Amino acid sequence: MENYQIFLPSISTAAPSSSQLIMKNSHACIEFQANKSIGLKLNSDKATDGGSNFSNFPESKGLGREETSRGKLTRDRKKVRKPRYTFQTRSQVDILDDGYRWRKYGQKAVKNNRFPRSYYRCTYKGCNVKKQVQRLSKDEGIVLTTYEGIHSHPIDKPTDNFEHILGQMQLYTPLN
DNA sequence: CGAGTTTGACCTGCGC
DNA sequence: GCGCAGGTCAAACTCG
Repeated sequence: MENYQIFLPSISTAAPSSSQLIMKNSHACIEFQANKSIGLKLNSDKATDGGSNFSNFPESKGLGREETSRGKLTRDRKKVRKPRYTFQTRSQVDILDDGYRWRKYGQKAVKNNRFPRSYYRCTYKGCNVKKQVQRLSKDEGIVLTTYEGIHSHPIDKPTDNFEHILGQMQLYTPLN
C-alpha cells in the first residue's frame, strides 16, 4: 500500500452523494466510490457502458415483492435500499478475495457490455450483504465490484489489504 | 451430503 | 400498453 487516499462524506443526510477512495500499490489499483443510494437519480441519459451506471439506484426498483404468480415468493424485502460501494479494480480475475464467503445467485448479460454481470450474496447467516461483479467492456482489465450493505460479522478468512479496506468502509459508512 | 454455481424464468420499473 | 433492462428466484447441477 503505497498510495492511499480517502475522500469520504461527512455522516449527514446532506452529504454529497458520492465519495472516493483510491488505493494503489505495485500490482493493483482500486478506486472506491460510495454512494448514498436513497432516491438518487444522477444520470439523465442512459449509460453507454454497463458499468458506468452504478450511481443510479432507484429506490423502489425490484423491491416490495411479497407474492407473485409463482406463489412461492413470500419474503418481505425491505423497501429501503442500502448504500452501495463500488470498487473499480484493475485485475485479471473477476473475483476479489475480500475474505468473505459469497454465493452466486445470478448472472445477467449487460447492455453494451460483452461481459456479464454476476450477482453474489454473503452466505453468513443473517448477513444480507450483496455484491455485483462486472468487467468493463471498454477496458477489460478493469473489474467493477459493487457492494450493497455492510457486513455484520467478522471476515471469514482475513486477507491482507481487504480487511483494511472493509474496516474503513464500516467506519465511514452512514447508517440507514 | 452440503455448499456453491449455472441458467432460464420471472418480476418490476422505466422510457417510448 | 409494450418492450427492454436490471435484479432475483429456484431447480438442476457440480464439486469437494
